[in-house]
Amino acid sequence: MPELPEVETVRRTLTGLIVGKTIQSVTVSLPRIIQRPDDIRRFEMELTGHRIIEVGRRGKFLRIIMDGLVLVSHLRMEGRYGLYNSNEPVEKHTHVIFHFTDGTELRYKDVRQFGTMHLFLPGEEFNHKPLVKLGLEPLEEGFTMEAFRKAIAKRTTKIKPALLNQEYVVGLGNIYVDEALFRAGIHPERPANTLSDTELESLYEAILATLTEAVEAGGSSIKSYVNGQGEMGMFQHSLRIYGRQGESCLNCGQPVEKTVVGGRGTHYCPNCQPPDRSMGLSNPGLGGLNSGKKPGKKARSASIHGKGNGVRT
DNA sequence: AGAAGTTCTCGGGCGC
DNA sequence: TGCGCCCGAGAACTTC
Repeated sequence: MPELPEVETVRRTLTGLIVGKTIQSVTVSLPRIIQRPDDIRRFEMELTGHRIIEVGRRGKFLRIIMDGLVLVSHLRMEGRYGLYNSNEPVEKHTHVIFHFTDGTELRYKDVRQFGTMHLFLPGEEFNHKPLVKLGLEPLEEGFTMEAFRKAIAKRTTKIKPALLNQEYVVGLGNIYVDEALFRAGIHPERPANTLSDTELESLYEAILATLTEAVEAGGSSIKSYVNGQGEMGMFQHSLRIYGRQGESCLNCGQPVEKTVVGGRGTHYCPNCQPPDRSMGLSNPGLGGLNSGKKPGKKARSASIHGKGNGVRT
């Protein structure tokens, strides 16, 4: 279900709902969710008595920070958290319940049962799976054009799977990759190492803009996603390419296509995102689509001129 | 029927 | 040759 903007929205909501509460007990009804420790009983007992200090995020992972423990939680496709009173009926697909001392409880629901939870001592989580190999955090200081280029530019894989790979840049999933590639005017099947400097720069800006706008809108509610208070995100109304197959491209009017790239449903405009670069250069470009929102925070590196226009082929 | 917003694991291919 | 890296395919599960 969630990509960075949705997880960030859940993080913010959860912060207001559970920080300060103390866990009285924990009930796990689907053991496979708990990846660490191995023993479910131990998981339940370890958490007992701990107080929630803060809710953090690393990529698409939530970090529920307690006094002396950190719970790393991934929602995968359909995981959801919600705060309830203990007397409310437990809904179907509820797999983990954190009972608090004040009579409320945090419930984790997950229809497809893909979600995971790992328990660590504070700080320890960054040195182990699943966080240890994660790449650049796109809305933080370290995400510079140069760092992005280093992570992506040499890959021989197609650009879409490269962007989905959380070891390079975290937080992008199927929706926002399609959106960013559309904004940058880049075909999803272009080998990453064939992108020009100009294209890498457009892509960098597009990622930043897309994620920033989506976080401000509270994420996208495509199917079942709601934040921890049952509220829907709003960014689905701002999607420019995802889910628009058959409709006209907002930039050129040609029909939007849908194919499969790297095993994922992929939306793109064949005209605005041509499969080879020589065509792309003759295209007016999507500059207009790129603007319109406040740029991120840190200074974007240089600008888009000179080089990069040098065509070869 | 086939796909759905994710990630992990495995095996093949390539280069040193 | 052997090892390591990189990449692509398939699997995990339920619902519509």
